[in-house]
Amino acid sequence: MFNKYPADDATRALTHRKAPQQKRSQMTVQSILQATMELAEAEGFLSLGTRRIAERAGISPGSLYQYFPTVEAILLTIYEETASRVTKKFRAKMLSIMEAPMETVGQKTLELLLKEYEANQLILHQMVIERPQLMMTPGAASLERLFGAGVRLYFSQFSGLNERDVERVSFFLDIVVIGSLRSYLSERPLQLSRKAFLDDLVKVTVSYVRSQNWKVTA
Amino acid sequence: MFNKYPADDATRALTHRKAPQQKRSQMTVQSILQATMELAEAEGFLSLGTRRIAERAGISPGSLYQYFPTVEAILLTIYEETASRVTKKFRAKMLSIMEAPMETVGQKTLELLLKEYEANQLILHQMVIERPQLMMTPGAASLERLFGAGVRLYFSQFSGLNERDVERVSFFLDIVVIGSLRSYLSERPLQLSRKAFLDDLVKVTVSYVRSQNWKVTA
Amino acid sequence: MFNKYPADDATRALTHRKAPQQKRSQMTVQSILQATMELAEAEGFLSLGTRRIAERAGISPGSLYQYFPTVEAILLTIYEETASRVTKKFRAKMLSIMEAPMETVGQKTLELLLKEYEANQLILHQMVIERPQLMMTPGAASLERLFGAGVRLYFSQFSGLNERDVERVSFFLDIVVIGSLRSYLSERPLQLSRKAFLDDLVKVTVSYVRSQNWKVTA
Amino acid sequence: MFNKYPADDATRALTHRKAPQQKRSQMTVQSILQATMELAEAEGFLSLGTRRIAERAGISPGSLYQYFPTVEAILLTIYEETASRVTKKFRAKMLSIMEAPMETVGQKTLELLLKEYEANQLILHQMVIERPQLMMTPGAASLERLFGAGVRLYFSQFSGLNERDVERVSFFLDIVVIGSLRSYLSERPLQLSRKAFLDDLVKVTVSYVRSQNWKVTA
DNA sequence: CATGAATGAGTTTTCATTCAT
DNA sequence: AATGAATGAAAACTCATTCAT
Repeated sequence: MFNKYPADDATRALTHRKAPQQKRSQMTVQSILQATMELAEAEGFLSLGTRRIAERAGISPGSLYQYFPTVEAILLTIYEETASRVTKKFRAKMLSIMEAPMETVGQKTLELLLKEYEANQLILHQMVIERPQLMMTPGAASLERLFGAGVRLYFSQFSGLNERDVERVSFFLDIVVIGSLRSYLSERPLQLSRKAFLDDLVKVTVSYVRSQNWKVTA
Repeated sequence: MFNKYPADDATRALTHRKAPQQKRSQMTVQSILQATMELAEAEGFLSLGTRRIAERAGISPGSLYQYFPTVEAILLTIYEETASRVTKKFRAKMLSIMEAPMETVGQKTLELLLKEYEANQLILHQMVIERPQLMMTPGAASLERLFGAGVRLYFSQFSGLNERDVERVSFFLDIVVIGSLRSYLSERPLQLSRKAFLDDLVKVTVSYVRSQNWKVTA
Repeated sequence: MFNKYPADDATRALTHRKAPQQKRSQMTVQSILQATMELAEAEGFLSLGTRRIAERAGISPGSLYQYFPTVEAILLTIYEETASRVTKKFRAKMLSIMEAPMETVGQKTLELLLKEYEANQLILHQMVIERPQLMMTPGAASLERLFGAGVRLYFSQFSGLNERDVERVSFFLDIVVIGSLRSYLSERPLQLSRKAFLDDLVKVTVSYVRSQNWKVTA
Repeated sequence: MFNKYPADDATRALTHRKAPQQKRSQMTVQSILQATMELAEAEGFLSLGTRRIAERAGISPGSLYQYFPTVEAILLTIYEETASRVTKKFRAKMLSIMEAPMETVGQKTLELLLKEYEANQLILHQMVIERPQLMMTPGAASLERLFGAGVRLYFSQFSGLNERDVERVSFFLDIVVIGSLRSYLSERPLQLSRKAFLDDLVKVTVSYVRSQNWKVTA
């Protein structure tokens, strides 16, 4: 797919080959991950290759293959770590302010999401764009539906809600929010300040929810 | 970036090498474009290569290079054609219903946009996802800001509007709408019907504009 | 099998990739075949590799792959050519002297066989020893049962013979003769002159046939 | 030859590096030999490698190198053990029936030989086919001339024989018998039963000897 | 103009072997 | 003695690109 002479995807697990057992090998794995990110930062994810990564990491090609069978596997490892960290943060934030007014909830969660996307732009944004197939790997703990999950979590504190409505709304918001975030990060238009974008996105999502006219009881 | 041994990007324009002036040449170019799309349909845009395209088009590698210096150039040609067609349609539609109520305008234009994205999914969606760098080519008449342009066009019929406000709103809507469309096409969630998605997107955009509380005069 | 990173045998035909159409490419193919034999002569068939063959042939690796997908394919081409030539010669010889006394027939055919094995020792003997898998390729027109076929041909001129007996005798002779030839060529014992070996082999085979006490009618 | 980066053959004896003197070491060596045979049984001798052998034997690569410098060394050890066992058996058998009629001697010794070749097919046949160079190692106590040695032993009980004739006959029989056995094991033709093959081989060899018309005195 | 043979740098991947721990 | 991490040379193979015919 991405690589020219890719290993047979079926026979090759996209994960570690063997778990590093000694200190030295832990360092090797770290150096691989770091070298990968450095290269990606400099020239994107499409031209990454095992040889260059190994070279940059200061190890031999053979060493790299002791731990990762594929460039894919390295990227997946990197992505999953970041994704799960962000997911946890997001969940925690949502749980901690769920009882605040909806405006506040929307504002805080979107703020967090945007901040994390910005802080991990290379991984969460660029990597996803340049290596879309990666996210389709079964088991890739994607962030795609993170916001929707948050919405569902939020509404779970109320009763009297039609479950299908909640589903529909969550999906719609997920699509709009994640899509907008992506577009925004891709373009970073000068005419639209970060604050303006965020405020309007909050406004739009909150007013969308309000427009559902749900009768809820805490 | 995409190719392994790409020609020096600086010295190589990403366009036709020479404009085909004879009938035979025109046919050759057509066969190249078609072969490219057929291959892309079958196996995506990432594995495309000059050799295979030439083979499928029934010409020799050397011939292909008479018309296109690069796979990118072929893809760009294909994209631009579609993009400009859709842009024209969109402009025409907007002009034809600009005077209708805002709900109608939003509904019709978004409907058209979604329909075109669906009809040209391979080019407008898949190609953009798998070859994101393509769109960054200077001069690529992207669709990215098509909706924003429509919004600006719409508001140009009113006077008394602050220009910067219009810019801000246009950009925001562009980002939300295009991002949402992309997300929707990527995911095609079962829980959210096409109609529901479209209706809600109209609702959200229109109510966003209304919330600006603009005093306008026709 | 032999190579370290062999192509998937199933998906890769062991034959020419494309038929050379121009004079130049005919020469290329010839240079590949010749370079292969030169290398094999110098260092055996086990260490052959595409890179070294190409280098010796004075062409690029890529060129080699235009005509042969594998070292195997090259060897097979070489073997088949020689095998079919020898087979033809042997058949012709047998047909031309079938009516002579059995001693003469045995002597002449074994003489021919030994001569050909000696003349093409590298291909018919060494290659078969070092690359035994090659002969198992379906369609490899092996010489393995050449002598047996000759025996059958010889007896076909008589009637009154039990077919199964003929089969048994042919197989036995094939095994003994081919096996002995191989052993002889492998060892080339000084204590046993070429002439002595040949004479005794004739004697043994003829007397084996005579001992069957077959009543035959021409 | 076989290995990619073989140690310099001159500086590296193809034997044990050090003789295992402790119990644990003995067990390690045994586990190496066994692991090698298991792998060979499963996938032949060509794809054997130190790493995989070590892994299967449950030891580290480094440990393997304490006992064997090379895969060849392991194979040679295995071969020699079997070869010397068979040689001993064969000698013993020959000595025990030397005085019986020649038909009996031929029948019994060939029977034994075939049986041993069948019982140790993997080592005596397959290994020799797939790793022919092994047998050329100086000092490899090959079975190649086992039958000839037996013939010489047999005739040593008679006097009045021309020594060079005995040599010639022994060599010839060696070549025919070993060659035939190999061919037979390679092909295992359905048209020729084991018994038929053996009987005819006895017949042929005995009658060959008889045809020498030697005047012998016990 | 078109052809297709040739190029060759560059990729992924393996595995015998060493050596610090 | 044993371990296992690291090595690095070499293999197979591809494909954008050129150029003589």
